[in-house]
Amino acid sequence: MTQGVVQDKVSQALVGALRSAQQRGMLKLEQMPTINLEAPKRPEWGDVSCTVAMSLSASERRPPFEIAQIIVDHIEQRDALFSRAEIARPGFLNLTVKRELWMDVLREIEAQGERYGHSLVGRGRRVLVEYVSANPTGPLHVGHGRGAAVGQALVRLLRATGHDVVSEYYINDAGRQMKLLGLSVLARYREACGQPVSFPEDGYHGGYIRTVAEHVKAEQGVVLLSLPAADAEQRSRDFAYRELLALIRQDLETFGIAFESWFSEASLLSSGAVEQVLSELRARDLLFDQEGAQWFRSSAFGDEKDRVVRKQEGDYTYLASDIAYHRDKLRRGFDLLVDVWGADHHGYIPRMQAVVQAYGYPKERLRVVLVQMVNLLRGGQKVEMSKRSGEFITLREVMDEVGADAAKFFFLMRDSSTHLDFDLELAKQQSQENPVYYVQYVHARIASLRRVAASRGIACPLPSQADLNVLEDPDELALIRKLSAFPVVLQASAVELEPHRMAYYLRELAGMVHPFYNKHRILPPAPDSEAVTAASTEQVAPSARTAEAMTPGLTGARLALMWAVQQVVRNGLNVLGVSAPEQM
RNA sequence: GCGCCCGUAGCUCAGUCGGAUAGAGCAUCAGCCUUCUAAGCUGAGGGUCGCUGGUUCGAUUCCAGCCGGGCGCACCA
Repeated sequence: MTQGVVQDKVSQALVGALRSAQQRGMLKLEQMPTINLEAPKRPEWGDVSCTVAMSLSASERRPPFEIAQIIVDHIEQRDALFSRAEIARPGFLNLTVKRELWMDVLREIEAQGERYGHSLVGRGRRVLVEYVSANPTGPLHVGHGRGAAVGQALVRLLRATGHDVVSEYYINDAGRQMKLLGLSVLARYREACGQPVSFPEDGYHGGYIRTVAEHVKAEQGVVLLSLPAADAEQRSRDFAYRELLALIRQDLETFGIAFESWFSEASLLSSGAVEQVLSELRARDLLFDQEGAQWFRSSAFGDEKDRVVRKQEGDYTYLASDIAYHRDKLRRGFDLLVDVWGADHHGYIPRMQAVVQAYGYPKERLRVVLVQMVNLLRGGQKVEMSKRSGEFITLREVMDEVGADAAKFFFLMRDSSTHLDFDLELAKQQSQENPVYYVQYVHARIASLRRVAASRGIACPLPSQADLNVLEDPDELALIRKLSAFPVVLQASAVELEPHRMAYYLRELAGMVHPFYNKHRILPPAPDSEAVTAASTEQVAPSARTAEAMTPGLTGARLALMWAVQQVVRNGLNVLGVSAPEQM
């Protein structure tokens, strides 16, 4: 695990200091503490601070301030690493790392390139991320879109941290919902053929059902009218299933998402996997009969009550196939199963964890990421949606209106477990208020900078080719420190399964870059604008950045810095599945 | 009734091994376009971190109880 090139050095130095203090009998250190470094909020607290002295206070039975003093006194080569090492009130270790050392961050970014921020913490760990998994009974709506964005980001985050990841879509192509789909389409089909029909109760009312029915009619004519009801229903269902699943795939493709694996629920029933799993459970007394139904003894694993897996009428419940599905996933040898679910399914978690435990795995083997509802707004006004009447906003509509990038970024901006207000007007606005553009624009702006430089014949050195020692401004160092935090953010984002952390980081970074750009020059003033400035009256107050003397060396170093910024923004957006445009 | 999630600035939200004077965006107000993209920037105001106790050097963070909001509690998925 790396906390960044500079932070790692600081960590090592502190561990070294602790060890040497221990050897000289200054500290007992029954357990070597983990060195936790943080970026202090105030500049006078240095670059990096550490609270280890305070956490040792209890076990050492000494005031934290003394411990901090001992640590500082035992840092080897203190002057080579730090320009300042101070102790603050309770026992904070406030360290200021030598400026030259921070430049290693830029060289590290160059050396790692697209892999900067990536790590190997997940090495050897196989993870299955199952997400979207919407019923193939209609087009994807916004809520699915959020789940899709979250799932994809998780897949990318986990890969970036060295996990071996498979993405999978579980197709609920069995059961009652599919039956209703067939009945709904058949009803619309009969309608289209001029037959008066009563629409099935709980059927799907969306307009797309009519479209599917039209397609059935166009392809098969009126033959369904003369088929036995069960056959007509079967044909309608199969047709609708294929068409709607294809539609879902298309929507996902447009959204920039492709699954490696599509897993069919029906296949679990037809292969006998469901029956087999249930008999396995019965053999272990985890399945019992009661009131004519079959029950899974989930209460044995912490669920609040037992659950029906086979109804009185003989049909399997959704849980039955879900047991078989998760059994299958576990059997495929994954070290971790990540399920992305709508938050309204949260009551289902203990049940699935019971399944995992029933098969002898710790319940942590399954981690469920809940995705809360999306509130669509348009200019602050709520867009009403009602799934019952079929009047919901589709992912397709949102993508058409604001684009896939903006939609994804908005979906990922907040903790997925909280309600999200998604303002369509804001998302398509090309202005600073729109966080997507604000972040993407950093990337585009730096690209633009380099285009201008090229057109003027100014070289754009990489960090290793530039003399970075001229980067002395506090704003430059602040940017570099922010870049140095990227690996930690990426890792935390992945480990906690919380992509919104990365989105926040990128917005913060953008919030430093744009002001920097405005305050400081990077390229020298263009020859013609210089002439104009010289010709204009001298009473124009020079702004901070025109006052800065631009030398070729400084331009080169700042271009190298911007190159690194751009790389980090690109890596961050990439992990969220959002594009990094060269031009906007 | 039981369970899960949430309650932080006017609004939307960060803050996850407990740390220093609690942050960001938007909105509001006051400014900035002869400039490398104003698709941008500068500054200001704004808070009893739902309430009450507990744990300790220290609590927005952990624990208990209460108040308020959401969701779940199917032989639906």
